[in-house]
Amino acid sequence: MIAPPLRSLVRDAIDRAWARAVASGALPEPPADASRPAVAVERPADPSHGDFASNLAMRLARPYRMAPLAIASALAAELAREAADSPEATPIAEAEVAAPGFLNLRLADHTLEAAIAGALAEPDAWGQVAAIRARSVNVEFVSANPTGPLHIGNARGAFVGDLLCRVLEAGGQRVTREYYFNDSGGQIRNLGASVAALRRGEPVPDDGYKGEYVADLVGELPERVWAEATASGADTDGIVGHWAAGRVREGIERSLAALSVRFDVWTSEASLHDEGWVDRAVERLRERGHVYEQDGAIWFRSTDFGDDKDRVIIRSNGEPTYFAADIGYVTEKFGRGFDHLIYVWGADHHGTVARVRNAAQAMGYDPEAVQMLLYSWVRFVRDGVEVSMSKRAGDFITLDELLSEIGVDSARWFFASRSVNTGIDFDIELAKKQSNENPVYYVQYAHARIASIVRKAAEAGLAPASDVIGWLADAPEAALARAVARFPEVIEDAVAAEETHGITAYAIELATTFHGFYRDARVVDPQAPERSAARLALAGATRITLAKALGLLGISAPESM
RNA sequence: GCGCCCGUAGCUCAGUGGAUAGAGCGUCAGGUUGCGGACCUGAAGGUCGUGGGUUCGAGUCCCGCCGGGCGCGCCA
Repeated sequence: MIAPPLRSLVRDAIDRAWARAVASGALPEPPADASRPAVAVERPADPSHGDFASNLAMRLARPYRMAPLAIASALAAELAREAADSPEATPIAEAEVAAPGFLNLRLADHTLEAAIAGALAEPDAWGQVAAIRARSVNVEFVSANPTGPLHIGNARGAFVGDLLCRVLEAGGQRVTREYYFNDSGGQIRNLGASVAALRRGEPVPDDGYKGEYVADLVGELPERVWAEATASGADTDGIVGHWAAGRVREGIERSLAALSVRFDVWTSEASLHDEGWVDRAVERLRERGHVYEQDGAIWFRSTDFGDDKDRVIIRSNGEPTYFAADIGYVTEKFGRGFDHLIYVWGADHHGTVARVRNAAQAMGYDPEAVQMLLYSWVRFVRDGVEVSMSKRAGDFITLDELLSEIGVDSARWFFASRSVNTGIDFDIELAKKQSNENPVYYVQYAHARIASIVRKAAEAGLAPASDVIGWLADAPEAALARAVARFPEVIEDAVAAEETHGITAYAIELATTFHGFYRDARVVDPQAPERSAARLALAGATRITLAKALGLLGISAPESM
């Protein structure tokens, strides 16, 4: 069973108080129209203001034409009455009014006790939130073409996409993780030409691929493939390139697996053409009157949808553009039954966002069902100088190399703790150096420390209690219980915003609170077995919560470190 | 030129229109004859790029300006 976040319980309590205040005549009938404000509660920055605060009275001042403090007083009186008459029925113990009209609320101990007991009784359900959108989503990310191994320029897309999928799943959505690649065409032929040249003992062509991995491919090139490629009349570059692309793709898959990033579906651009998706999409646009011919090319009249110019979909030489494949892919994805498509793109692709959504709309799909998540670009610098990440020039740092230096958990945390639309300067040397100082270790340390305490307790014959009822009177316990009980709200916010940095910030806060608790409250104490049992229970709930937070980010929660 | 994103502590970054703007790292000063010192306590450090506007209230919303990034192909 999913326990609702405390925030929701508090909101409901205020709603009840409001309704009773109206019924008793203390407050007027609320406005029925849009000027009726929704009850909003927040966690105040200053703990002395209580566990929750609401600005409802200030929002009601204008429609009620009353002083905010008077409204707040009426609401507080009803909240206090409920707390006095039926304390078990309300999450709130105290309600205070503060200028200029805040309603400051303090949670009852039984509310916190119930939350802790819930986490301990059903760890799997702890932190789960009600599905906000029960839809089927396709998330396409990374999608680097198989012309070379993934490099650190692909890292952000991989982690951002993976984290997005995890957050969507936490929100109850069905997610398909998709990788789109092009293993035909000029780039692949070029890769093949580079491999073939080295195989013959010739230098790589000027416009070929120069990375070390090309030489590795030559070493792995089977004689059978080479013989086939060099047979008379054979398309040498194409055949070698096709083999090389497959080989590179296997490597990409391994690299991603090392990042704990998995994909459900790999779709090749060629298959979209071969299976007729592109042709059908163009036809669909034509039927709807959004296509015309000019200068021998076929154009999509995107200006009808607000674009500043129309776009070519079939070139005058008969070849479809990349955009044509995009359009075909949209129909192919929707054809598989998805309710929603998300593209995870680098911000440098923002110019194509409107184009693809316009095409979707032109084909009769809801453009709102086509969403692009743009992440800001990462500038790679070394000694303060920007370095280019060029596969063709062979000047890049592979993802595998980066990971061997800084570790998956550290890298995941790095990207999870930053908003997608802030640009990042990534100094490789600095990243290595700072890896040891990554806050992820601070959080993991708290988890390992609790695991150690539990082991120690077991040696002393102490077991955790199943709840902490009656033990939250003291400050260390109360502070830790409050921090743990907030967890479902953090997940709810992360799901709503489709962001993860709230989770990392919370994890640090919870770890900090635990370390303070550890300092002030001795957990393993055979002289006080009942108190030890309660503190072990609280520590256990903390451990579950830390593991859940880390797990949602794909980060390990070690028992020792 | 047009469009999108960004500008918050020395650095890297948080901050659903709310109260005295926060965290990590770094710097400085302290702390353990007890369960993990990868820990804890404290200090210094901010005209939230800038000028207007909206609001009871603006780091947050709107407009201008300054600075930075990116995009504006019958490339992919």
